[in-house]
Amino acid sequence: MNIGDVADLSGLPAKTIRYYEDIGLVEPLRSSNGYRSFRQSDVHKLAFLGRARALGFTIEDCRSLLKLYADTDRASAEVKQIAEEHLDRIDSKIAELTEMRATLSHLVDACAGDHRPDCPILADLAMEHKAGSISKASG
Amino acid sequence: MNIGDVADLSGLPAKTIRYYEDIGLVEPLRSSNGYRSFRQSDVHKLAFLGRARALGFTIEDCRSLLKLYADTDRASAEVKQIAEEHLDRIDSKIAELTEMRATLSHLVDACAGDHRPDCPILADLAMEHKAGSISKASG
DNA sequence: GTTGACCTTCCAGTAACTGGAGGCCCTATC
DNA sequence: GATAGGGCCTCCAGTTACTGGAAGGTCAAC
Repeated sequence: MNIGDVADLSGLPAKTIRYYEDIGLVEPLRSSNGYRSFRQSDVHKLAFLGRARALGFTIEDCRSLLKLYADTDRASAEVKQIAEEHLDRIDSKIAELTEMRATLSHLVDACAGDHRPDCPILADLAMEHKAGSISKASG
Repeated sequence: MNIGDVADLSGLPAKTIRYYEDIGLVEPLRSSNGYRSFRQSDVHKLAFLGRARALGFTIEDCRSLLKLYADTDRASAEVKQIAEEHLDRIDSKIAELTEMRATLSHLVDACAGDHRPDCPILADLAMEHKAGSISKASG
């Protein structure tokens, strides 16, 4: 199977598949013409990678997960640990974004958004922030 | 004022401040010894940048915001637009992460996390995903 | 034999820094 | 005057996970 077919099957761009080979996540064979030749197992691996990446696992996580997947003697605890750490990272990120969102949406609500120059958003960014941040936004 | 003092005042690492100069966000003067010499206005700008970055604005957003901040003839609508677009990006990101979180937490809950090899997490990553994804996770 | 699609490699760029090497400047102390 | 220590300088490379593009080989069809 050539890279184009695998790209179609796995949903990953050919570029990405080549990149995954570069960093050692897959090792397709080579045809006599130099083209990569993917086996079913390669396609399977790539689909696995695509799903793991879609869940936000890092490439290094993926590498570990693939290793565990290949190891039928693995302990599920190892897999679970990776997933839980990732879950924690996601939670932190969500918390961070949610805070940003709250502040920002206050500011946006407070801004008239008209032709006049007065702008609570800029005012907030410019101010010294001695005490509580958005102060008068009553929302 | 030397870069170290400004770093302390603004909370930004000296490296970051140099970087911001590189990309033209601030233009400190230079002392005769070659050291950067920051004015109050530079410090103010850097603090502004620090807060904008903390709200997740991109560097290019920051550049635009600084420009608007400096322009007393600005329309607040321009500022608001930047903020709203950013808010949308944040919302998309939160939605994406929340979805990941949901799937992942189902999988984590379904995984025994013991010495045995059976693992719903790996099973899910490996499977063909013909229909609905997590299927039997009753949570 | 020539299109045109597909494949190859290699290089550069993305976002926003961060780390480190190699080296100058300044102050204090002996 | 020499030295130790910090702080400052520039420049280069690395981070994450790709993505775009150039230059060129391969293959099937017409």
